[in-house]
Amino acid sequence: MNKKRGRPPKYDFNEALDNAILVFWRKGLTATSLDDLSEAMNMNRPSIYNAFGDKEAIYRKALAKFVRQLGEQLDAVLFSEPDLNKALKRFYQVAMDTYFSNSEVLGCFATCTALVEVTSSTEIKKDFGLVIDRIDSVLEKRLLKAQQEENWHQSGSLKDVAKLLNATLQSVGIRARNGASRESLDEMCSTVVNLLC
Amino acid sequence: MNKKRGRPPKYDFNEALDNAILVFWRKGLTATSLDDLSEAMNMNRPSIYNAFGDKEAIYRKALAKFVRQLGEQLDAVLFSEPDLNKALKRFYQVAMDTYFSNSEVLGCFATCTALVEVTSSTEIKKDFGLVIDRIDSVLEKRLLKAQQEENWHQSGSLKDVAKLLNATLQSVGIRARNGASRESLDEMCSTVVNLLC
DNA sequence: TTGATTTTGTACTAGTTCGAATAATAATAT
DNA sequence: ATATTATTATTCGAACTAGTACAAAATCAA
Repeated sequence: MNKKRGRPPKYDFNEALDNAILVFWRKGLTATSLDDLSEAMNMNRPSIYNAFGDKEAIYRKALAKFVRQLGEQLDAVLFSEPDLNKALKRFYQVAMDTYFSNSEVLGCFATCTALVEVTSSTEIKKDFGLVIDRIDSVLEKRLLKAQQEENWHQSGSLKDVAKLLNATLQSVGIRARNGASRESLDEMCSTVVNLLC
Repeated sequence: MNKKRGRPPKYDFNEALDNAILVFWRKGLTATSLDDLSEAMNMNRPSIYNAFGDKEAIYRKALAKFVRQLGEQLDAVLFSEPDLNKALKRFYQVAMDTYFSNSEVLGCFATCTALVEVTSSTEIKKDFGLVIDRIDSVLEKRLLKAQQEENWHQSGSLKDVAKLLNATLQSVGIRARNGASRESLDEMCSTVVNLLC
């Protein structure tokens, strides 16, 4: 089954999902209506329902794609630069490129929109928990690498230093959405990184 | 005018507002219906509307009260302890007392529910901006005091170190809502504080 | 008591919500 | 050419939404 049969779809699945991301990113899950999505995705409601499921399912797919895309970039940039200080600074730059990418600055999609839903949906809670863990652990890995290769060492546990770096990332995502200038966030990130290495 | 005239209200204004806080804290602004509020506040819709205004007005009053209450506690604890390290650790403890205070752990009311609304309401955006600034500046003040009185000094600018401490606070509020244990957050805060002083 | 004042509850509106059922359309497989 | 199948658009509906209008009820002041 699932061979190329029947009427081919007018819409492009990935493009529609990208458009859904934009809407959810701005308004969040609850405030986004199916009509909003229908318009943005260039699909009518039944088609959306058929292809993606209900509103929460669309949101979760959108969140997953956002996280995967940004996550891959963050992973890559962390390990492409041998110097820890530089790698971390570029890490934040890559994140901010995304946070500031829209005409209206929207900050971090995950932190800014998933958090409020976490008490109502255990699925979204799990999703968001995985996001946190993913960033924590890749940062910890990078710190471990630095400790082994570069004689860098730190008093606190690597896990907690990683959490501190993640906290900074979260805060950048928050402050960006609330109107902080990119320069002020650049400076904040630099200070944190220089403080640690 | 406004003398004691007419039928006295059945409800208590402050008590009703406290109950509104609880509802908004859990569900956020958009997902909370007036019926939810009506039930929680023990007022019927017309009375709510009369006493508080529309839904956003209720939310903003709730947020303001939450921020005022927690803010006063945070200010106090920061300056009641002469040792910076201890003061900061108590600072986070006070915040976590609030974040973990409900039977269902809800994290930070402001960060977890206001952020998503910021793109739709300039008023809430301003409100939330003031929250960030308030914490930034009280922390900066405390650091300045430490620098003057305790020979504590730091490489980065005080403003940015304060932002780092605020980022940690935000992250605690986020992680708490998402199910992190209090012990793990205790440890994270301790590491950050010990790293800085 | 009388009148003023405020809250309360019922009922209503006008709009929106999500989801589903139905039917029409179009492309492919045989 | 015909049957099959997937996608499309139309339409519906039951439930919910925020907000308001109005009259009854309750209390105070004079």
